Amino acid sequence: MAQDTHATSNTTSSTEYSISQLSKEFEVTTRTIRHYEDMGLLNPARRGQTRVYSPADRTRLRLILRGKRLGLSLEDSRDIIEMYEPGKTNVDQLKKLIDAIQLQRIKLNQQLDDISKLIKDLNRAEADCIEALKTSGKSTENNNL
Amino acid sequence: MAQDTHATSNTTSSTEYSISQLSKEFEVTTRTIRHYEDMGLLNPARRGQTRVYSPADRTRLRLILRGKRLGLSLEDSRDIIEMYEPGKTNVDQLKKLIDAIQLQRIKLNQQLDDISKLIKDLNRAEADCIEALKTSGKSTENNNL
DNA sequence: TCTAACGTTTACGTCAACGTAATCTTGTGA
DNA sequence: TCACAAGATTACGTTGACGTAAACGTTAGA
Repeated sequence: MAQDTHATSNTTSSTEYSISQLSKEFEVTTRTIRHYEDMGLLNPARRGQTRVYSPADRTRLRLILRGKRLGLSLEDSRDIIEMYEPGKTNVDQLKKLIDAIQLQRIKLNQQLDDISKLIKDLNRAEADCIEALKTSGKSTENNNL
Repeated sequence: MAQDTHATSNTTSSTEYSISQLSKEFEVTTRTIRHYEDMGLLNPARRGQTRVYSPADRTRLRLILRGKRLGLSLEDSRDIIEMYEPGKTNVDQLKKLIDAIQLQRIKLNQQLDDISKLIKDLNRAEADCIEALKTSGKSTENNNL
């Protein structure tokens, strides 16, 4: 990590991140990160008007992007992330939360099932390909358009 | 399956499906199914101008919806589905296909990893909830906002 | 015969998730 | 001092994946 040729002087400690740092680390645009804030998924501190991201903010971003890879909407991700927060210590809220967690788990299990099936399909497809390659090595009679 | 109170006379054999049959079975609108056709993911036969879906078409639709649950774009799904088709028996095509299959497998493994992490997170969140519930049962001093 | 249920095409509308300017402020090294 | 890189705000544009409405053709049962 000795890249300081023209670096933006690391005034800040290692427990904060600028928007461009996160942008590079997670390979998303700054616009995207700001968009997540607009949608209420992030809420970084400010130094003047500049956004200052904490490790917790960074974690949230990681979770958002994980959710994205899983095909969740930003709203879904926001809901899930809020499950981790110990803010609302109300009995009713907690019970609702547990229900929501159950629901998410069901969806995830469905997804696991989908993926394992897809992987099996891919394995079969690959096997077919390899078989076809062998065959085409021995004869060229398989060139039916 | 004895629902024939006002049925659309089953003239057709059980190896074909109308668009509304598929629509009901998979709980999507007919518009959606036609949209998949517009995007080149389906290509049903026609009787006159009416679409007639084969079991193979039905399978493709199932695959499309599975891909959708996994967060794939229609284009991705189309690519994957084409992997299963033994149409293009060309050596170069086959090699490309195997590479593509590898790529997909990598993405799926990533997704598996994401999901297992998410499930662990949810488990922890749930445990925290339950713990909080116990605590709040013994004292009400936890109602901080 | 006629209408109700299904089917078709065509085309504009919508919503989420950003992309893409344009314009402005601020800190920093040459 | 001054240019420039990074950050900010505002606002319109775009893309994918359908929704929704209009307008029309076909077929079967009352």
